[in-house]
Amino acid sequence: MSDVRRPNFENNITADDVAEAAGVSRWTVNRAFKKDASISPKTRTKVMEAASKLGYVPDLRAAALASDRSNLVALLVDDFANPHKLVMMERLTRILRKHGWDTLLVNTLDRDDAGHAILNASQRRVDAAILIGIQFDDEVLETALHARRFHKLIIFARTSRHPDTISIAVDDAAAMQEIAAYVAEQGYRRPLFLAGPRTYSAHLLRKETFLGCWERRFGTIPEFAEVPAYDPILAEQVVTRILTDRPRDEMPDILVCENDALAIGAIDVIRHKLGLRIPEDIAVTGFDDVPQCQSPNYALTTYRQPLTEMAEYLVEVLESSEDRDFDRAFKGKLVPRASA
Amino acid sequence: MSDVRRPNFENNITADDVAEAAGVSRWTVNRAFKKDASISPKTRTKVMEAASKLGYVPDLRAAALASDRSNLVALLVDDFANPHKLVMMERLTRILRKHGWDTLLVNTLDRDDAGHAILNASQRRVDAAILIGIQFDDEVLETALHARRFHKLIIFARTSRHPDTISIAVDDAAAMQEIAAYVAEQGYRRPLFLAGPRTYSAHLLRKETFLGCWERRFGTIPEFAEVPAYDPILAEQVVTRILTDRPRDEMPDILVCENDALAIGAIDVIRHKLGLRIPEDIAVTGFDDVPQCQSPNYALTTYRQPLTEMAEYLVEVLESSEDRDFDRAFKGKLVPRASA
DNA sequence: GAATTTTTTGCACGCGCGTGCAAACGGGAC
DNA sequence: GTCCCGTTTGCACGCGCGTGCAAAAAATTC
Repeated sequence: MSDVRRPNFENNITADDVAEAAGVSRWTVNRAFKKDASISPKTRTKVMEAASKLGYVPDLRAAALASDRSNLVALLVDDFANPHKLVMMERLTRILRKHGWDTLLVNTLDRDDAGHAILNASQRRVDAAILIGIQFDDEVLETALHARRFHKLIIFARTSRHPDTISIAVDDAAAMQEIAAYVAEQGYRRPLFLAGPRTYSAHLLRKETFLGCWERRFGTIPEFAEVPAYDPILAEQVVTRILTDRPRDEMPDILVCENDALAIGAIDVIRHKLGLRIPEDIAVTGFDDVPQCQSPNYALTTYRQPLTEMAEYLVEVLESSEDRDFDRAFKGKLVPRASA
Repeated sequence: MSDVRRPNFENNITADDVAEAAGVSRWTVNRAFKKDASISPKTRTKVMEAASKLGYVPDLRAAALASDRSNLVALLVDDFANPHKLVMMERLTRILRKHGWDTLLVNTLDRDDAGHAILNASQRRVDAAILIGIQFDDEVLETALHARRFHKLIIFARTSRHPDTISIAVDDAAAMQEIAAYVAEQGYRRPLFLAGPRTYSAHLLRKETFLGCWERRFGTIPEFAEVPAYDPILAEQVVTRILTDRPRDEMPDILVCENDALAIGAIDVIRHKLGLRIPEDIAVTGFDDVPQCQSPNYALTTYRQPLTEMAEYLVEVLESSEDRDFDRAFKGKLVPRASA
């Protein structure tokens, strides 16, 4: 019967202990930790001193259980090959935390797993689920909405027209129109559009918009190709396949890519496998403005989403109890660099 | 009185509801959801059917509160500029989830914030905290251990000798010896070591090891430089500063970088600002084997950590109730490519 | 200083589930 | 049919805190 005293995380200090030490009731202790609770400054300091002496920290599990508000969101991500995800995760967690929200990161392994991932989040009773992956089609969304134990389902940085879903994204159509105009004005005439996976419904409207713009302007529909995921390595393969051994006069003069992940793969191939120069032989544009775009190696002309603003709006949505239509499309900014 | 049917997350279905529907007690319902609980197959299916009919999902908050085991870990990250973090997050969340663990992602904004971040995690009563950032010095660790409401403090992919901390990392010394030997054998004789921030205690031993190896072999201590963060952009600046306008015969013939983030920045500068070729004029090595290393643009000679194995071991540690020394150093693998 | 208003504090009850044990059940041997 | 043993089911109590309101204390007014 080894009754060795376990390290001190065993003796769970609760609000009751602090209450006793401070000579107040337990409720007063918990009030001291609430933001704008009705409590006198004197009592509060007394409580806080006792608390820090005992090493007390409120238990958010119990708080969530009692109040049915957890200040926790689930962030569902599947698309880890895309470097922009890192930027999004940083920005979202930063701003959420600034406002007192914590983030449960759920790796949606693959499409078939999306349902399980959402169920997972449900069991933790998160207040909202934020989807920043790509594998969320209508079927998955239905599952999510059916099993919804969270109050809000937010699709971030991707447009969705699903009625029970909140979409916070950049205005893809406006953005792509701007890019198309820029490409035309710079004198490019044989664009090739490099698109991402097209199987899902809440998708980017970029390809359709670009092709449409171009047709309206020049009367021809540009060539395009699809990459099965937003992964530079897969983009390399696709670009290699479609451009290798192509006669010089059939080469595109610019690759308009659905996002930077694809553009980066494309640039690597054009330069190192096809032996062509950028932008002299083939120009390239991207979308997202990931950090690598600034590097002298890529100097990628791209489009920056106002992520901070979008994340701040997300918090606003989370904290609102209204029942209105929260969908919103933001304007971003074209960032011209040397690649086009 | 708009009696629009609110989404069904209002009527909280609990185990009691399911119990009634299935004609059993609440405890039997919860047992049906436990892995190896003592329950007859017949009852279990009966319960599960009732549960899915009602849309019941167990509440992990309540479970955690009652059992003092949450199957939740906090992942503290501060170093989002390093692309390897994306790889680590993907791998960790994947493998943790495979074993039934959820991940709370905490963005440790800066060094001063580390304490708050840890407190944050404490309040959620996570079972363990995993540190994969850089800004965790002894002071922060002490804070963490003092306020520890979690049972384990794990430093992942970084060696720490702190006694109350569990370090799961690659064997940096062995790895760097291997790299040093490779560099010497390939005939390089004027290495420059590009190191990361040096202010923190749980750091990588790579610089010390490399310099030591080289001195033992050739009797000279190589030049080195430090970059204040593992960020390609900062690496670009440092490399630009130290190599621009340097006479040709004082140039290093190889840059040995503490990790890929630095190596990538270095390559970009060498090629695009200094106008030199890789590896003919200056070779480069990295560490981590981030996905970009494979691209034809970088083709970076680097060292791969056995992340999956490390993550599996992490789970093992999490699930162990022993009280032994869990520290462990793994062997990785040198991956030679064209850059050196 | 008494009466009134305002602020501060205390409390009963419940959130949904786990623990450990006791009671009930079921199937086989005789 | 009875007895025994292993399996399955039920239950009292507690995990730590929030809600809403009532009681107490303090501040204000005349």
